[in-house]
Amino acid sequence: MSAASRVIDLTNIKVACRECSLARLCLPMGLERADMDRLDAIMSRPRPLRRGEHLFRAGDNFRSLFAVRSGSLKVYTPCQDGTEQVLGFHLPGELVGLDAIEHERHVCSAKGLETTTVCTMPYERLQDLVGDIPSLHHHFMKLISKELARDEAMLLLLGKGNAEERLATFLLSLSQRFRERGFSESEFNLSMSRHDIGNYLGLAVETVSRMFSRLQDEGVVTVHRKNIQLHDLGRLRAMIHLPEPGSPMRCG
Amino acid sequence: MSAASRVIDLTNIKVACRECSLARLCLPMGLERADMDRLDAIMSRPRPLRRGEHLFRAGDNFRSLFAVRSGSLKVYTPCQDGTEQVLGFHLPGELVGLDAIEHERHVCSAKGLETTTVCTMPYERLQDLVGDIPSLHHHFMKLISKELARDEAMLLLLGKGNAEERLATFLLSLSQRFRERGFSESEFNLSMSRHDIGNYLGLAVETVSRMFSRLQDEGVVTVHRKNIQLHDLGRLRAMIHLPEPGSPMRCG
DNA sequence: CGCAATATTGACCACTCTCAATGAGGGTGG
DNA sequence: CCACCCTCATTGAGAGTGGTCAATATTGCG
Repeated sequence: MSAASRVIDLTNIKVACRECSLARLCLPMGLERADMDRLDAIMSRPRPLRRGEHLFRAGDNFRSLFAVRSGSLKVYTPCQDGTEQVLGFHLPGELVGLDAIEHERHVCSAKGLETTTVCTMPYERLQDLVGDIPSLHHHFMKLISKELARDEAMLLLLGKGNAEERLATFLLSLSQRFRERGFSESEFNLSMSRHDIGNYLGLAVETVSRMFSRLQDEGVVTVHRKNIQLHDLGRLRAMIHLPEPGSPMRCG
Repeated sequence: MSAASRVIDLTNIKVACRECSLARLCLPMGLERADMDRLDAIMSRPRPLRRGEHLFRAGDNFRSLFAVRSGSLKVYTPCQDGTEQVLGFHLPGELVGLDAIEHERHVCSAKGLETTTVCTMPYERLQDLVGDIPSLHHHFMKLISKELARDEAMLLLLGKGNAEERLATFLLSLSQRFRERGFSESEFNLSMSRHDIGNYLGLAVETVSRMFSRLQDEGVVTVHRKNIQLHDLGRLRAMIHLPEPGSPMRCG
């Protein structure tokens, strides 16, 4: 009970939000503490998303940007034939919904891969705040620019990489993001299914499975269902002849 | 001679810039005429790029955004092995360089596919202007959001589409963009090589060639070197089981 | 406990890549 | 003006990566 009440205690959530999400979003970008507080003030914290629950769906009106606080999200485009294209997985501190600004309508869907909490940032109030805090404009341009660079790295991966390179890149990307968040870079649990991984990487589920098995046979990783252990980050990196995702310089 | 002098006449270029590039960028976004003029005032027009000449290279410091005025650009990531990944082709009215904002450094290169003119928009002065014209913030967020949605449509194409779907989507995208610019939607000249097309679509040059031949055999298009005639847009669209690029709604 | 969903593994096949040869333009220099 | 060269494009043949189909674990959940 005390654990449960701690989860819904607003003060704690507010602190958690600032520490976990806001700080991660804002501090590296050089936003000042006072401005962070003003940004924090316009945010709301809806109840946590359960696994499989949608944060928004393609076609929904765009009202807010979202920052993941805990858990993880899958962002995907639903296709006509009932299938979907996974566009990305979002970890705490990452911003979601930026692609909806153009048409003021979400063009993709976002659902929780596990129990997930987010901060809701009403876009209109964000706009007002930008008028008061000029640096905020550049700040958000940076955030959205980062998404753009991320997608471009993904285009490179899908355009040039084979199955092994795709999976290795995926694992290294997760590893790096977990490390940045203070978790182990060499052991973590996947919150997404093999199906989602394959979909994201443009591969069949079976190919993902086979690649996991091959990497395990080579002693580079140990895979047991969702649990992944990376034994040799160097060898994993060596498998990638493409620039690593998120690396600032991607030229040779 | 009169033709040559017309090209370098600043007044005409200014008019051309406003009409061709600025208006296309700004008017659909709801920017007011007066603000457009202020935006126009901070722009400069460097000399035209020759075919193959770079507008910027990966690693260059980021100073400005660029809007294509005439001609076309190829944006690509140089890879370690000397190859490149083409990320997109940009036609008049399209903005380039947005992915450089995050690191204040260009992460990809842009070169002219033909003689190409651009508007240069110094980012710092743009920042200042955003302080004066609040609506400009939303305006640029929209533009960059559009790029994001474009890249996501491309991820879908590369993740799910076969060679035929990729080429058909590419042709329809060009067709639509030419139509929007007042040119024929059913006949146009490609400014990029087969090699660039294949690279962009994640296909070998030979596959692109074979697909062109197949589409021609089926009577859907006529291809003669750079010249493309689309005889049956409907049939071309029917080849795509994926959402069309740029379509506002991409869910089924 | 049993059903359903997820994951793994194998066999086969198709799409696309690679390699190779030929053909078509476009530019340069004689 | 033509011959030559070089790049680009097309076409064919063979090979390989990854997709599809199918069967069999394994796990999670009601």
